Amino acid sequence: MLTERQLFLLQVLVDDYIRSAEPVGSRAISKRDDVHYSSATIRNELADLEDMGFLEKTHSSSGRIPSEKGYRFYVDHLLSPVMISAPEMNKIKTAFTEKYLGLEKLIQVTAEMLSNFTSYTTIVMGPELLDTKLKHIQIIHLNDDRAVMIVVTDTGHVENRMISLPPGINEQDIEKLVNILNEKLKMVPLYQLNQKIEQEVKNVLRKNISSYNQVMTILEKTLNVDSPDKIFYGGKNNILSQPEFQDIDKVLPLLNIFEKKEIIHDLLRTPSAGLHIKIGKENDLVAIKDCSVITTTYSVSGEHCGTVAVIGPTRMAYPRVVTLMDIFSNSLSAILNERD
Amino acid sequence: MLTERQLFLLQVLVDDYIRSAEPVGSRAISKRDDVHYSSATIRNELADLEDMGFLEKTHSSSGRIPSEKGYRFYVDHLLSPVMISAPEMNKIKTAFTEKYLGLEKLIQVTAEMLSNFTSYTTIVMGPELLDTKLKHIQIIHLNDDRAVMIVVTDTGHVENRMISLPPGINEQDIEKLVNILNEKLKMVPLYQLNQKIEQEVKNVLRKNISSYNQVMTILEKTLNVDSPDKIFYGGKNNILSQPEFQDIDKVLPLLNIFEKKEIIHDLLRTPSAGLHIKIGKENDLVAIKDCSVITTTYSVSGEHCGTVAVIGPTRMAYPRVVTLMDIFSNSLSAILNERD
DNA sequence: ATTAGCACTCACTGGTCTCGAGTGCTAACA
DNA sequence: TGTTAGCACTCGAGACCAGTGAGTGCTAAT
Repeated sequence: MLTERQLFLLQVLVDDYIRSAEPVGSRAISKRDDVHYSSATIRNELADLEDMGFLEKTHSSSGRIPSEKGYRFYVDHLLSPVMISAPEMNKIKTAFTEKYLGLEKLIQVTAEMLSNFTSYTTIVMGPELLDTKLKHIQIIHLNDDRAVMIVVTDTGHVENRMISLPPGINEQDIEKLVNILNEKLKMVPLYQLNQKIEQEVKNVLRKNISSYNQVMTILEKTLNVDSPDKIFYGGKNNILSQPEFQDIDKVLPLLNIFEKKEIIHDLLRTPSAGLHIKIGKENDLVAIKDCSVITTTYSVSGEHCGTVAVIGPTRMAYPRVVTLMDIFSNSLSAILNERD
Repeated sequence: MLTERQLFLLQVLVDDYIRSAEPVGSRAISKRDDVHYSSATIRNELADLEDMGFLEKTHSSSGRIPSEKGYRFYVDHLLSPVMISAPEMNKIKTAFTEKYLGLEKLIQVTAEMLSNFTSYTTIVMGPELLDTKLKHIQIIHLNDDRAVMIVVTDTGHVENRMISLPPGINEQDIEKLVNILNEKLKMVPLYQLNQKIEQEVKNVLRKNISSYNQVMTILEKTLNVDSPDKIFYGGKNNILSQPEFQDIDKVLPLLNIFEKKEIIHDLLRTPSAGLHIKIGKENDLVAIKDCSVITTTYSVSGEHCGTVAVIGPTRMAYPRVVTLMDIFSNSLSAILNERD
């Protein structure tokens, strides 16, 4: 459908625009060393590409910029791999040899590095907890009516929640409760917790514990692992240095959704594992209609998945970002899977 | 030194400027119902106030705005208390009756509410951990060489850290270790931990534990509670709606320091308990030379202190913010102290 | 099929003008 | 002596206008 030359020119133009953020004119293209057509020829081709919807003009006599359709075509068909320089590669490797960072610290560092390397904003969503297994439960008394409940998973994730104890609860009951819970629930995947409690724990508790009703209330409240995944940001403000975000009104909606975990959570929900690119209005959110979001997944213990995302202007350095994200998500998966 | 009338006009002018963010002219003041002087008279007075350094002009024929010295004088001598409307007051009260939120959640909610009420940005620094006491230590095995160490304080704060176990470490040794630690360190204030380990724990461990050296290394690494206090933000982007921050170049340095915990930590360090106001360049940071920072402290269990801060433009609604901060910090202290 | 040439478009820049809000100063006034 | 009316002056903001230059589309020549 597109001629070789059109493909070539489209790629050249997008590359140039990504680099310069300025509309690209026919003459600028014709002056490149690797281009041997006159500006007039290129003008004709660009006009055709515009007719087909791949390019746009900002005003009637301006150079061209890629349309969303143009970007789409570019990432689908023209994405050429890019070299990551040796020193950069080394930096990444050494960072990922720090094997004994905590899970969260590791993710945080990943987010920050990726952001530095791309100069866009990165968001990393912690691994879905649902599939992880319960390792240990503990209740620690603070005073008469307050305690803290701690849940540890097999991936080393620690959740804690404050609970209030029913007045006059039996001290031993708590101890019993903890023992029973640990016995019955050890290595149960978190998403099965409620079910398991219903099936196996309830009866045992009823038999053994005097303040049964109160205890159940606590349990249901606390073990209800609806905890939205933790979200880690890298270079939240990097994106503000991009020329398309010099206007505060463009920026505010963007920064505001960064603060809303649920929205981010939805935004990064990917249909499947692997790399996904959403360009401009392909994202449902108006706030990011001028942004592209690239997501990819990583795995822990071969299963539970988390998401790495980079968000930048639609004029994003797709080749470099895609390459980097591959490297980062693989490195992250690698180091996390080593652990088991 | 200043006449009654000058005091009055200064107050009126600052109030007006705080409200409108526009330079205030003599005529605008003279038209107010509570002012009975002609614009000419007021011009003379304003000229005098400018000579004394309390006011400034943006250009030779503009109205006046307060100088930093003017704001300083205003907050020191002219701050009149302000009414918080009944419905607002109710909102605050009901929010602070949620007694059984976790410590962190409670602080987070406080930060967000205060930010909503002021429409500036709030930062709340968690209570200093130093003075809190250790309640419980636990080490939970994840697999051969990894474990997670959990430390719970008497305030219900939970810290956890991933640790790597020396290969082939004795399982029983760990159990012994935990027991010894809990026995010896229970209710020891965190800041004394290292000292206490040195004095009392080391010897016991040496006697009882075979892989003494490795264990000590872990301990020193893990219990080194240098953990900078957690920082909670409310309405990070609220400040961007202020007219003085329409320029992205003004905003970026500000947003960037928000991401640097150490800097924020330094910024909020207050010389003493109670309320402090730092105006513009009184803050050492250039990034916030056009901002004012109001800090106040709250207490947990009557002792360990945390900090509440509001950061906004120098043209801040000081009376309202000060009043609100009093209410919030008191409410926070109240609910936290109830707990013991 | 390609390209040179040319007329045309449009954003951007810098200069000039006007308008209006505000000041400082002087002189008149209570 | 403190207050006020009046007036000339200043300056920023906005409107208007031409000139410039980068870019286009189209046509005719190669």
